[in-house]
Amino acid sequence: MEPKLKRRAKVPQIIDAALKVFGEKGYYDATISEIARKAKVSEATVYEYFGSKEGLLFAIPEEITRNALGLLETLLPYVRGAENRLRALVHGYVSLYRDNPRYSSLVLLNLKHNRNFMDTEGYRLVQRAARLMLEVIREGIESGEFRPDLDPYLARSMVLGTIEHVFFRWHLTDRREELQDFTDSLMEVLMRGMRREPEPAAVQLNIALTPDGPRLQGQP
Amino acid sequence: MEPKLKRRAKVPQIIDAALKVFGEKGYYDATISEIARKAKVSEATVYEYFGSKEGLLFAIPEEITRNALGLLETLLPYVRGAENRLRALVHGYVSLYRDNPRYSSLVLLNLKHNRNFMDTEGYRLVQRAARLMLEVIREGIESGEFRPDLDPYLARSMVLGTIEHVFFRWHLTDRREELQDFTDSLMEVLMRGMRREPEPAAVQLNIALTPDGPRLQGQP
Amino acid sequence: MEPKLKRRAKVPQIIDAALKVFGEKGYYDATISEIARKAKVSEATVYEYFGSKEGLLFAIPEEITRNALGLLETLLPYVRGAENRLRALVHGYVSLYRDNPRYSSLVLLNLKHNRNFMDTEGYRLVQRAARLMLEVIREGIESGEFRPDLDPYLARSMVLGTIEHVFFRWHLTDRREELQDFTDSLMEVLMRGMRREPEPAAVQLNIALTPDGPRLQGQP
Amino acid sequence: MEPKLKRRAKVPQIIDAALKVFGEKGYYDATISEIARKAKVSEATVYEYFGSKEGLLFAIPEEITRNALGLLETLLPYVRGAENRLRALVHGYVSLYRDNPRYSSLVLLNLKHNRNFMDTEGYRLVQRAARLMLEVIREGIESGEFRPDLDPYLARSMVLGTIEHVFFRWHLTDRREELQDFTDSLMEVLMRGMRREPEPAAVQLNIALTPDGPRLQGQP
DNA sequence: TATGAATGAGATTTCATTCAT
DNA sequence: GATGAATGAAATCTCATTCAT
Repeated sequence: MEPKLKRRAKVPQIIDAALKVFGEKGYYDATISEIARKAKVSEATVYEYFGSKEGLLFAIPEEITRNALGLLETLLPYVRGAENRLRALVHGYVSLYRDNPRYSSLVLLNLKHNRNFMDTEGYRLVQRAARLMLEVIREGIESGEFRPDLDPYLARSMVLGTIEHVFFRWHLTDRREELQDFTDSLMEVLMRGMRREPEPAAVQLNIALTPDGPRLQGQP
Repeated sequence: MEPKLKRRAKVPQIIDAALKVFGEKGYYDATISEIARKAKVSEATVYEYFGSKEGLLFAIPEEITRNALGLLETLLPYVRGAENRLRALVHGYVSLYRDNPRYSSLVLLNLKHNRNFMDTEGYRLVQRAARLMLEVIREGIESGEFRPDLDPYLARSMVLGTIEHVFFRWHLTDRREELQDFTDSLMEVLMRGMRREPEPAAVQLNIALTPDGPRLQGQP
Repeated sequence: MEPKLKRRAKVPQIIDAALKVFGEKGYYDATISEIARKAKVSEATVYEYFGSKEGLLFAIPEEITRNALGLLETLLPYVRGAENRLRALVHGYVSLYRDNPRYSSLVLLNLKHNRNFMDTEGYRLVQRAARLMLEVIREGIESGEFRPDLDPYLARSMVLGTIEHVFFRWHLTDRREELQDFTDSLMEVLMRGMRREPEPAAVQLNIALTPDGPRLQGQP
Repeated sequence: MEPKLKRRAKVPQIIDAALKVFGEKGYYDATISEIARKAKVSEATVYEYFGSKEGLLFAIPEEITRNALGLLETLLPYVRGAENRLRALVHGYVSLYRDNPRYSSLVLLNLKHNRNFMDTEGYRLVQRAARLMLEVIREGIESGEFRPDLDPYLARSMVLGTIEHVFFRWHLTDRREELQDFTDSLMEVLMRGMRREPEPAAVQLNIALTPDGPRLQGQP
């Protein structure tokens, strides 16, 4: 039984308990005491590993975000076209938030608003994901897929804001209903709004006069 | 000096101080003591008027939201067309949030996430505004202005989520830059996404064969 | 019942309790809880007045030292001669320490060694008293009362060191015996050591034999 | 590598680290954890050897005092005269404290005031040294070298108090200046104060007028 | 012998809140 | 109506200390 293994063994327990308690009570009303009890360790052990209550809070998003980001960055190079890349990102967020409801609840209800979170490794990962999306949007504009006058920051805010708003409502209503994947509906509206419009549908007429009368072929 | 007048004079003082302190420190790190000091009243007076710290927090949005909502409900009947009505709503939110930065900061960073806020008169007003938007969207769908397969909840989340996301970033970055009115840019993308597409541009050809040869008239 | 009076009323209670508890257990093993219990106030009240445990500790010497110093500075101008002035100072220390045993115990066992005490108003008063003694010694050297090669710092260390050592032993042995005023014994040894020696008492005899008989004139 | 040797190797390491950390932070603010880190052993090892934090503190003076005392007791029989013997003791203290500044700092700032120290082997050694000095003073009184009305306890307090006061100041000011050996200056003042005065140089004149003229006999 | 890991046991400190005046 | 004064009730955090390996 290697000590390093034993050590690592308690971390997930604690993180898990913290996720539950922070999620239920909110960061401020949660107590280390309850988290420790739920994790079946002593309070001192929590401090041994995480240093402080805030340290524990901030430790949570790190791994999850790192994994999700890794997945995205592995996947994205294989996706062609700004629209498809954006869809992949949206899908990534949506499935991450839906498959880890406790985590998304924590992020949306407790973490985002903590100013100290901004000095955190976890926050840097979150930022990297957001920047990834910004770049995809910019690529789309440059490549001509997206409208040239699109404000990329606003576009990103539309994507992220919508996702967060939907999940926020889901959590506020205690997730009574199954949340269906709204990636497609969202992308549908978004892309109609962002896509460069095709050239005004030039109609080409080929008319050949024959003895039988005119023959028309129209192609929109 | 009539007592009623004196009383009335302290409430805005306290609310104002609370807005500042809650905004700077966040709800939990703010103290009644500091608010009272800033409002130049005793702590006990704060309790006299607002009953509790949370009561003070919840008292803040009530008046502001009530006023804003009143304005919208007065204005809206005079606006025709779902798109215009939606634009009016968006503009209402954006200007409310922009002209009252401390208030929007409080709402986005402290109030939204407080579960007890949901049992509040202020929250009911907020909800009413949100429902107003939902109805406008539904009207648009019914009237054929908006796409029939549009999910009105998703659409509303797009509108509100975007607005909140933009303001949230603005506050997080300490509002270093002037925030410009993004109502139009947002509406532009949104409406392209939501508007019912015109009938496939049927091309009608009137062809009259004359001795001189065919004469074509195309009308899109 | 003026509030200011009520307020002041608790301070001596707390100081008194602190003096007892700090004296019995030492600063570190004393607890605010016990002090509060003994003073019949809540722990929070202690913090209301003194801000912190250390603040409470440091508040104690201030008044006592201030009073003692005031007395000395009032008295000293009326005492002539470096030796008498020094004796007055020694007596001042000895009687202060003997008449306030709890205070001297606190100073010698807990306060002196606290490095933070050096940033304190109380410490500055203590310093002022020590500087007073240094000046008296210097005056004595300059006036020729004390030996010219006396190191004033060493002399002061002898005075203060002796006083502190005697009281320290007294406190360590739980003050089993009445401590008698050792001012005179100490001054006796000190002054013999510090006083300028009189000129070697040369006796000069002038004897003139006259018809009337011898006439003696002795000049020391 | 014999275990006994290894063991012996760790004890000085730990003592050394303890001396540093206790000296810098004071006993209470020092932590076993830091000492162990500095000594490059585990905390548990410290407990293996010293049993408790206090045990570690008390272990420090033992060896040093034992050595110093041994030296004094070897040397003293060869020194003649109370004054010289006292001087030897003073010099012993001064050089011990000056050559082991960390040790003297620990003794003066942390050890002396610890009531439990009095139940310690180390304290007994310290006491023995103090008693040695008392005896030398008594011898001096009995032999007529010192004044017969000298209070030997007070005299010892003067010696020890002065030494401690000088070193205390030296440590409080962070030993900014080299401390010079003040043994001689101290002994000078002390001995003048303590030495028995020679018989009052009474000058007795017997003058007999004779026919031959006056006859003078002076006896000092 | 040596230690990594875990914790028991409190102490300080902070505030929201109350109440007599 | 207004407040100065007092406090109840916790919560975070820290270490000395233990023990299985």
